[in-house]
Amino acid sequence: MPRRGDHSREEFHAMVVLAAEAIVAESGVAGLSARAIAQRIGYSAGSIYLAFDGLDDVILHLNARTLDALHADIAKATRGKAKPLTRVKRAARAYAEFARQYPNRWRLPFEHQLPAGKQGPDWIQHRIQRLIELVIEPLAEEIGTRDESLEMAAQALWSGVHGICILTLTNKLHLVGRQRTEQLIDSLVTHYIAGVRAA
Amino acid sequence: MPRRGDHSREEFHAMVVLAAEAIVAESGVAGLSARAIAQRIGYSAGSIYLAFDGLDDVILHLNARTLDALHADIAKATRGKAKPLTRVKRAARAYAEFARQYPNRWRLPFEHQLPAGKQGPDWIQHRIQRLIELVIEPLAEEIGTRDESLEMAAQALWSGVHGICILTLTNKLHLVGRQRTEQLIDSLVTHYIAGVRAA
DNA sequence: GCAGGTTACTGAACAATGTTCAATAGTCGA
DNA sequence: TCGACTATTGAACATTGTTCAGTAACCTGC
Repeated sequence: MPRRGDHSREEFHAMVVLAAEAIVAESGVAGLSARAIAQRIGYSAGSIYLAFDGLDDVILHLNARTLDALHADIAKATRGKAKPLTRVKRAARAYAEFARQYPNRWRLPFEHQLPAGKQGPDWIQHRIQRLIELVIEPLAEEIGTRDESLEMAAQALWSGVHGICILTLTNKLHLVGRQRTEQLIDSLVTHYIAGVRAA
Repeated sequence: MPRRGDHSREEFHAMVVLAAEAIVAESGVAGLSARAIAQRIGYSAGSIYLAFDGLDDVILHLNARTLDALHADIAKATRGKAKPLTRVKRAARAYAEFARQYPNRWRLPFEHQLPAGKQGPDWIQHRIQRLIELVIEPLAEEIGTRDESLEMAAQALWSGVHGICILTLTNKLHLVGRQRTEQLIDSLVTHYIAGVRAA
């Protein structure tokens, strides 16, 4: 039993989220339980409820971390002075690479369902919005418009890449290995943008 | 308590799947439990395990039904003598419409995770494969090739539409209503195919 | 350094879950 | 009508999220 005051509220909060993240990474969300988290950090399950509203709340914070990490990866990939089309492709590839590397963590923000019609909090929505915005800038340069069709193009592309990631990750398309996934993504990005430019 | 022999094994099997389907439609997979199914059909929870390997097995059969219904809807939409591009668009719209109409049932085949690395059975994989094949025929007519690039185009398009459906269904893109979803899908299909044809 | 108050933390308890299986109670053959 | 058969139950087990009374470690004031 940790002594009282061993960790501040903030420290404890972070410990729980990190432990949850590790469990999800190892065993998926199915392996996540209050007792499993507690055991990992040497506390009792009840303690988690002093810092969180419940397990769903833990998952939301874990998801925020995941989306931040994803954002960092993609931002890094799109930096630099390459051609805008190249930067869009790099963003898409970075997204897929993250999904491939951390499948359990990546799926969670998109599949986790809050009970009975409850919406996720704003700070999750914002983080997803922030992701899409990463692709808007190079895409604007590429297709040369800044009206509403730009936003639609970004959303269509983003969703498309997302779909490819899900279906390849869960083996719903019968193809093999990472190379095919990248080919699909390149095909989608290249041809979609070509189509938009030609319109 | 149903009298012994009230229903044959096959009848009972179907009753369970139908009850599970109704529950998922109403309350999502979170509301699905052995006892809830049992209560709906007037049996005890234990009985389910005489006809199924477990709840996961029930879900697999429910998913098969869902995928069959989805296939029927899309097949219906792509029938007729319209231009191939139109038929591809109709297929995509039918997919989105199914997802919108039966969100809980639609999500399940793609999100349900079997325990610890187990793959879904062949008869689920086949049904998903059969879905993609629906779009291959009109797509072949449209882009005029029948080599491996055709299959890739079909997979890219399919995944893309799937992604749009997920993200709009779960409100991850901040847009409103069905119309926007259809616009996104039309944009993706139209421009992607235009890009492929131009290549 | 001690008394007493505060409170972080625990651990037992509750309801609900999937799953198993001995017991049972309907049904059928003789 | 009796006995065997078996479909079905319902209690039981482990595990889950969640709550909360109790405890024990710390701090404050003397």
